[in-house]
Amino acid sequence: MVKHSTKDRILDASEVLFARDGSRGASLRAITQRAKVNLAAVHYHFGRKGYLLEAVLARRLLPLNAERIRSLEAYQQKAGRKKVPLENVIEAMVGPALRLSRDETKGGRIFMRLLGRLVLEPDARVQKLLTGQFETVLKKFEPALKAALPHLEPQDFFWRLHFLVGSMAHTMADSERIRLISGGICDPDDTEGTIQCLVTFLCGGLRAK
Amino acid sequence: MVKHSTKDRILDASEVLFARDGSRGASLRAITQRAKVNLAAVHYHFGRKGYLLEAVLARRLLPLNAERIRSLEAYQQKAGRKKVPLENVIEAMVGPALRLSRDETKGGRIFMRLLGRLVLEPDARVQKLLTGQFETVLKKFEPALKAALPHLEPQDFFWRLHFLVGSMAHTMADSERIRLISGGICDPDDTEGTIQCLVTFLCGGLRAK
DNA sequence: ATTTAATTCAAACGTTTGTTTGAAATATAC
DNA sequence: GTATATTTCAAACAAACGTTTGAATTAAAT
Repeated sequence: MVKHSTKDRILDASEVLFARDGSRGASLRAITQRAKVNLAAVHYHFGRKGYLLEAVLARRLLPLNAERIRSLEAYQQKAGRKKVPLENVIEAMVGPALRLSRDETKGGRIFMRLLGRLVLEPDARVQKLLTGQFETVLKKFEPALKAALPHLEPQDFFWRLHFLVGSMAHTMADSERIRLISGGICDPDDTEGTIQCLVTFLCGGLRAK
Repeated sequence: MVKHSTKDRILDASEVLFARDGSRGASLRAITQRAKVNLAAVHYHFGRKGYLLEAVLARRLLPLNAERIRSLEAYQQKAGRKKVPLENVIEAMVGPALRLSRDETKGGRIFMRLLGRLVLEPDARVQKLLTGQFETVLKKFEPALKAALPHLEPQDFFWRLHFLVGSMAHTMADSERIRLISGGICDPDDTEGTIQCLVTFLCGGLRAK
């Protein structure tokens, strides 16, 4: 039994309650109660509720995006002088995210639901953090993507990237609905199967003429 | 100058503020102030804050889904005995939604942002309303979709439907981000262009082998 | 014109919210 | 072991919240 620090216990509880009740709906009292921590500890360690939310985000998001870039670079090394196949670029983009979204030891489903909710929240600081992270990733992926899709005009390129993000985000954020609407045929817990299915779909859409 | 009823003014103001600040973040005081209406009018006309939210949703959602089904039926009539082309099925699905999302006289962007936020909110009554509406539409579209995609196994079929919903929802809910990440190359205000681009992408993904 | 119903209004209700405070407790350094 | 940070704690703060109330006003019906 590992003992978690006060800070970590607050982060864990916040992640769950922010995801379930929203950043406004989750009260600091509910969070500190769940974390078995004094109410004032939040302000001692994080200063404000808003800073706590940012800390919850950053804890998962920074490693995730680092992993995406690492994965792309591995594929690039493997390809050598040749260009990286589209399937690999897409896998490097959505694979790490989807694996994280199914890894319960790292927040998993819960964090992804939170992320999905925050994307549409107009909080300026959260937006800055999210788009900043996204742009970092995009900068790294854009050349490889364009190389793998040489026939696409710039306009179509960005639109399809946008659609890709939508499919990916929806799949990460809402993992149980698919079980429901498919009548149990689809299993969101089959992480690698889901990834393969998503990669196939996305490559098909990206390559459409 | 048309005079709007108190009820409509409350609905209009709620739509804007629920979308901007979330269902919890938008206060009845802010809503009634924007609607130039007394605070108690909300409870007189809608009973509770939660019922107001449902009314805001239903006002746009019911006509939207009726229009989707009408559009599909028009394509079916046009096809006669032959099966409806995939492009037409998808257009009937995403076209009306995207046109609504760009029609500012009917809430447009604002309503879609609200819808996007509510999808991940666990409020039981809202969820029931949303999934109920979605299932109504799905029931109508499923046969036509399956007919247009006869080679797809059931598992892939539902997964790709899921991806489709993600792309569509993301495109409807977040119309300005694409302008930003594309550096102004993509114009979300070009509704029909966006629809065509989305339909092409989705058909490509759905048909991928 | 009088009665009845529908609607609007200002004021107040009890809760819950994020945040602050200053003392108590604990860990760290010398 | 004493001194010095660091961390925890219970209690309180004002502000904002959804909701209720009962009287005032307006509209509809007779």
